[in-house]
Amino acid sequence: MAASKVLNGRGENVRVGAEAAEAIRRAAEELGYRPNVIAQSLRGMKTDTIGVLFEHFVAGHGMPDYTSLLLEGILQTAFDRGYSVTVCPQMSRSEDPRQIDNGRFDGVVWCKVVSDPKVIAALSDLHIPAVALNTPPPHEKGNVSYVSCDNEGGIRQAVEYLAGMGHKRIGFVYERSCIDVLETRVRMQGLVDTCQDLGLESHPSDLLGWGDFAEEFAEWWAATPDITALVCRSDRIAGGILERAQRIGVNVPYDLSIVGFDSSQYCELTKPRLTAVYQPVEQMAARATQLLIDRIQNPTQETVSIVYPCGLDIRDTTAPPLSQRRGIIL
Amino acid sequence: MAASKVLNGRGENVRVGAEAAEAIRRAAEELGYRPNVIAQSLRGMKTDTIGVLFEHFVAGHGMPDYTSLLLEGILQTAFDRGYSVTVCPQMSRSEDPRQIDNGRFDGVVWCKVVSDPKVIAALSDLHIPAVALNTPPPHEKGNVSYVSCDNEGGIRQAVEYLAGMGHKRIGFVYERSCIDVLETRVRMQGLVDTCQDLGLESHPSDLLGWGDFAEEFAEWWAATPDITALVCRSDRIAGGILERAQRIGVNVPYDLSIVGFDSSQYCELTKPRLTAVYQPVEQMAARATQLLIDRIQNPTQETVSIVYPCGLDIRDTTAPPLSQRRGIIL
DNA sequence: ATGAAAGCGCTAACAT
DNA sequence: ATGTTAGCGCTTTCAT
Repeated sequence: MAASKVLNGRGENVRVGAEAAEAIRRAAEELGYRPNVIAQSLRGMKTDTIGVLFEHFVAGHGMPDYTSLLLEGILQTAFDRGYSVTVCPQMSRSEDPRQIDNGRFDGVVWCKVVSDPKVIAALSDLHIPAVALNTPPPHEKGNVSYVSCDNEGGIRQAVEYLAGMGHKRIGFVYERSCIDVLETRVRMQGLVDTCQDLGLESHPSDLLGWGDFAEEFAEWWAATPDITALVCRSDRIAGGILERAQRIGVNVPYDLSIVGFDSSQYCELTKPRLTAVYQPVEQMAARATQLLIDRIQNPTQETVSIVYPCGLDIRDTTAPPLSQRRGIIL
Repeated sequence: MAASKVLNGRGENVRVGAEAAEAIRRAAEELGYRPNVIAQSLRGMKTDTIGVLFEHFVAGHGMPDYTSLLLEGILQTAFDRGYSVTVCPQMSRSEDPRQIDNGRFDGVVWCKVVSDPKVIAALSDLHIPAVALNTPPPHEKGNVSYVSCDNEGGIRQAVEYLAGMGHKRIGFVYERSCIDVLETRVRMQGLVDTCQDLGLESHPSDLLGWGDFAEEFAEWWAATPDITALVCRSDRIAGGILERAQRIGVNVPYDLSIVGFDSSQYCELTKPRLTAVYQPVEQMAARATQLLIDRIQNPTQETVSIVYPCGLDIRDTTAPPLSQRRGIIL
């Protein structure tokens, strides 16, 4: 009716007289009328809301900077285009697409997809557009767009840089809780492959899945004299290890080189500043959201896979293995 | 109908035969049926979703740790109780309650409310339960619950501590963009009041609203020889000032003491570690969310105001004003 | 145990 | 320029 036109601007060919319009407005004001978007959504078959699914979102105490940038990229882009963003509770038990794909979202950004086949299946069973963020694209991509960074290339740069400085054996550290995240696996494999290509020693035991890495680091350090550099799955791990290393008297970078991943602002705060593989997190998140909304608004659009190149931000936690402490001299 | 019962568990006195149920399930599977929560919401007059409104959410580049903790507290609690969380685009232009109070949320957490009377009015005009988080409670509280920390007491502790060490004149630094946030004003006033109570000099020009504080700090430092300590509105500002101070050769804490606010993990990362007023951000956020959901589920419940006490986490950026550089000796 | 009806609040389309 | 109708997908209530 006319009210819809006056109050919500709907109705193409509805004309309303000036005094009628005014009456409507006054009545609405008096009654404390609020348009109901739920009804609008039901009617219009769209919600102008996108869902964000996050594996391990609530894992740490105080989200790492990485998550902040990710969210910021998503929120900024979504808001600019008039979409709200809902962060979902269906974290790990999200195997059931019904929990997500139930009409409340026009599309979904799925972050850090785990390698559980159920989850992968759920992802491609979705009836709404979806984009997987920070998830390496699979071979058959189905109805989903992928935005990720060149994890393997990033790790390769780090390893080559370390190897070039004389490191002979390099470890990889990840949060034990993230072992199922595809990204983790790809980075880990990247390290193994690069070591192999460069002719460096590499043992399965050099892939370190730590729960409380501060705790486990000390033990590991005492037990493993020949690893002189650690590449970490995130800046936060790297920072945690750095702190603990210093506390037990390890001289970073000379006793041990440390490389983070993401190269967030966090890396500038530590002393010494953290060398890290860089990925344009916020930009990637923004692009993913763009792609999603584009496809929401034009469903015929094809899905795509975008891989952003990584860089290596060399700061102060990497150096040739100079220390004699571990019996290695450049 | 029977389908509703079988698939969504609704319908109190609906009985369905076993073979019929099975047939329904099979059909649903084949058709790729998904229940539509929007329709459920419309019907049930609830959405199981709470909105989070954030002034200045997307302000910085990489949200401060404070925001992370806040979100984590909200998300965790909401998820535990079966609610989704939507972060809203209506940041600053949120004066219009229609934008929020339009049926899509069962309740709202409104963070860091600004002192604009329009916003305050919008807040209390809401037709749904709301809780203001990190917002000092007003005298007449209307239909809104308030959860905040004892900003004034926190600042008081910091100032008393500094004064006790011999500081005679203490500045307060805040982000210029946050001048309208009530919290900012209360903290600022707390500093002024405490200085007065202690008989310390205090000028309006000691309240420093900086845009690019790294930039403005250097200028200020050169021009203002008699301030020996800065209390900051956030850890991030404090960290920014610390970094810049060190870069231009200021010896923290001896030339200048710095106190942050929040005492997030960030404070442990800087060198030297930041002294800061502590507030239990995550706990406060969780409690706010609790209160909100309680009131959603039982609307007769009264609104309350909860004020958490602050602490002072003394770390390494505060000391007596020892430096002779500024002509002050303890 | 199953079927039918009504309505949550809204809006596109057609009728006046 | 204004009224009417129908239906988005669901669930509560009442009738079979």
